[in-house]
Amino acid sequence: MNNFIVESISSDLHISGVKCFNLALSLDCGQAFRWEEQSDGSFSGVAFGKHLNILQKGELLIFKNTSKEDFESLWLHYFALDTDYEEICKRISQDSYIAPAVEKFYGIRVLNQEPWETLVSFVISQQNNIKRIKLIINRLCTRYGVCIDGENYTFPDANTLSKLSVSDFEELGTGYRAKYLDRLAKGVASGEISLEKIKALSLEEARKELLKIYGVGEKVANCALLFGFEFYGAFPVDVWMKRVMKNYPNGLPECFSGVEGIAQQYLFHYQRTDVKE
DNA sequence: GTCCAGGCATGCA
DNA sequence: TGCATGCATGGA
Repeated sequence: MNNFIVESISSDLHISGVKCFNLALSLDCGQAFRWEEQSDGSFSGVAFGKHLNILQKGELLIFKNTSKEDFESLWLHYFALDTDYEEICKRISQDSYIAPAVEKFYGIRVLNQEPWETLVSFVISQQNNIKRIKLIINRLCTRYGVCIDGENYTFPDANTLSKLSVSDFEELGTGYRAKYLDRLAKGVASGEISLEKIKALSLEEARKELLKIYGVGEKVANCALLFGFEFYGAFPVDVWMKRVMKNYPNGLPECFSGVEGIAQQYLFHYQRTDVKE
């Protein structure tokens, strides 16, 4: 289970005894696009309008300049430290194809990101590569987010983006997705699309609602559901996962039930890094 | 130069 | 309902 210890040391927060957690893999496996590795091996990013620097040393996590309150109300859940990943990994590893993927990339966690940021990010992600997705999102935040501390920017909210034009989005390099982003921002800002309501629905109902959004298809909907709406049963299939699916001609194994999306993250990374054999 | 990337909307059968 | 096609951009 999660028997970690939380200690304040000067202005930092040290979390020790963290099992089944790999920070670098979790932040760099194509689910989040705003974390950058620093020269000391730590990662810096922004979520919930706050800048965070975090460093992992084995089973120790160091949250720089972080209060216990912020850890408990924000980061604990964001990094899924309230979920028993040891148990999940053990369970899905009953499947012989995923077992080496889980072993090789042990500690990848599905983050609990914010719905709006996740939905926008994955609309941008379509027919795009991870490096360029990060570049575009970085431009979006620098240009339209709020500067927190002189160098870090928040992810711009729907209200702010609803005031832009299609060509403003095009200038960010979003290409043909600009019109999708324009309509999405206006829809959420006007209340026509309610992400809170969608989050409260069942997986199937939530997916149905997301699919109504212009520019959101099966793949983007599933990514948003998994990474931003906490539906761990959502199972995104992209070009990489299509290759993986050849190994499951009869559908997904029973041991993935309820955490198909978490299993997917291991399979996706395994396939993408191409380290088999 | 060509191919590809965490796809989707559209038109047509 | 299912399939072919066009679509922006930049790195390999």
